[in-house]
Amino acid sequence: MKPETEFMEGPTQRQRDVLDAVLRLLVEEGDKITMASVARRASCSKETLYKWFGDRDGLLTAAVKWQASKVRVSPVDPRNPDLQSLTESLEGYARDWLKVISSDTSIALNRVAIGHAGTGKDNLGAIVLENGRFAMAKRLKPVLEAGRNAGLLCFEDTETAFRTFFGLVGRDVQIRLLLGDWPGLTEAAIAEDAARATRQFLALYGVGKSHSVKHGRK
Amino acid sequence: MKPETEFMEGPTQRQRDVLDAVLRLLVEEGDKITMASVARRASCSKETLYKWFGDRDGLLTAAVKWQASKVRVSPVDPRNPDLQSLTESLEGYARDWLKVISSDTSIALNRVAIGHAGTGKDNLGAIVLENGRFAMAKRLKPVLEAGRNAGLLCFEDTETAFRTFFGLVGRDVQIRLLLGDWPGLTEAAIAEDAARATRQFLALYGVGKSHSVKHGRK
DNA sequence: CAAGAACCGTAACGTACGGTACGCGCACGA
DNA sequence: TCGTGCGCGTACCGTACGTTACGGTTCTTG
Repeated sequence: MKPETEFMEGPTQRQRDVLDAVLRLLVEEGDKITMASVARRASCSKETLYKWFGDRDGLLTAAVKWQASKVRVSPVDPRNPDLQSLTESLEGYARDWLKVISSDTSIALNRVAIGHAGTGKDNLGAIVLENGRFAMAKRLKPVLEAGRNAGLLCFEDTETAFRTFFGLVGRDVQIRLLLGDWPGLTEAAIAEDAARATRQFLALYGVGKSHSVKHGRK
Repeated sequence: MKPETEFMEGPTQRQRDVLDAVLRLLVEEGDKITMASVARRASCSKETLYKWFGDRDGLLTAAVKWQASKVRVSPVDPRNPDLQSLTESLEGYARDWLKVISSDTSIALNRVAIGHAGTGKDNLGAIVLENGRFAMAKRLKPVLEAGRNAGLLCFEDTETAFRTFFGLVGRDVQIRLLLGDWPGLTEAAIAEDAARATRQFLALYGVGKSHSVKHGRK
């Protein structure tokens, strides 16, 4: 079930190559990839796969973690932002997020994680969530709170504010992509969506000159 | 691949019972349900399953369509709403939607549809999308436009306005549920979320007394 | 009631795939 | 130079499951 050493220092170069092959196959064939197809594509033997990753689930888990470790982005945290830099930060995060969720790899990974979420056999769903939605929250919350400290934003609960931003950015995009629909997210469309979401978020939570919108609980 | 008659008048009572059994099994076991387990649960023979539904995919497709046909809801369309009734309509739709996407059946169905979306073998994804996200749009758009005609809302593109509402209502709920997370949607939480989403939507698109927020394109 | 269809339960078949075993080549250290 | 070990390729095994076939039972219809 488990390899002797759960490579505590990260996978070796060769292992990383194998995991990249898994990711590519996942994009092409989805969850119906077979151990044999992985071995063929990665030019390694099945025995090696089992020695390194334990079993099929271990291989999938390792691939998901490997992908997660690749997408770490720069955690910029503007200390004392003005409205301009806050807006740019939010737009940047929104663009990054839309780019991620519309990428082939993310779609494929989310699909297999969702497929496995029903079985309870592994925790792929938790891993994807941790490195997707929750990682984004961790990155963004300091920005939101900095904006509040600077008197630019007004909210009580950071989590609620973040989730609102998340909804304004993502809308129906992710579910449509996962279900095979194609919302057509070009670079330009992403930029426009990010700008719109940021504008709407600031309209709701911004302490602007012309308006202040209530949004406390009932 | 296809049964002789694609039951043009809808499934018979017995067939509906079988499909209900499929739905129940889908909730319990996800996509790993077997033809044998369905036959056992539904007390029918495998031969009958193949005669009625062609093959495994046909059975799954029929089950998804059957579920879709069950959730048709009342298409209320307030003709000349005031702010009060518009708010209530929006909140009602939001509550319905949250209730649907957090139901066991919806989660299970979305999971199998997403799992199949990678393969291109069938169009489960399209069916789910058509009866989920797109059906909601079709129901809600007349309400939004009635609100605009009554001078309560202001937007250019109905689709864009709808997607904003969709995002404000759903936020991260659906993806978290699909990935096995449990946001804890009680009846009360749903009501509160629906109210908050409606409030935020009206803040963005409402022609209220105290403010008018710009949201046109750049 | 008789004849035939529909359907149930189960056995059987073929295949795909996860997992294992083994032989060979190649690199590296003594 | 000779082990020694890692990893590639491949053959093999067991099982699960989709699909088909068949005998027996119940339901419909004339």
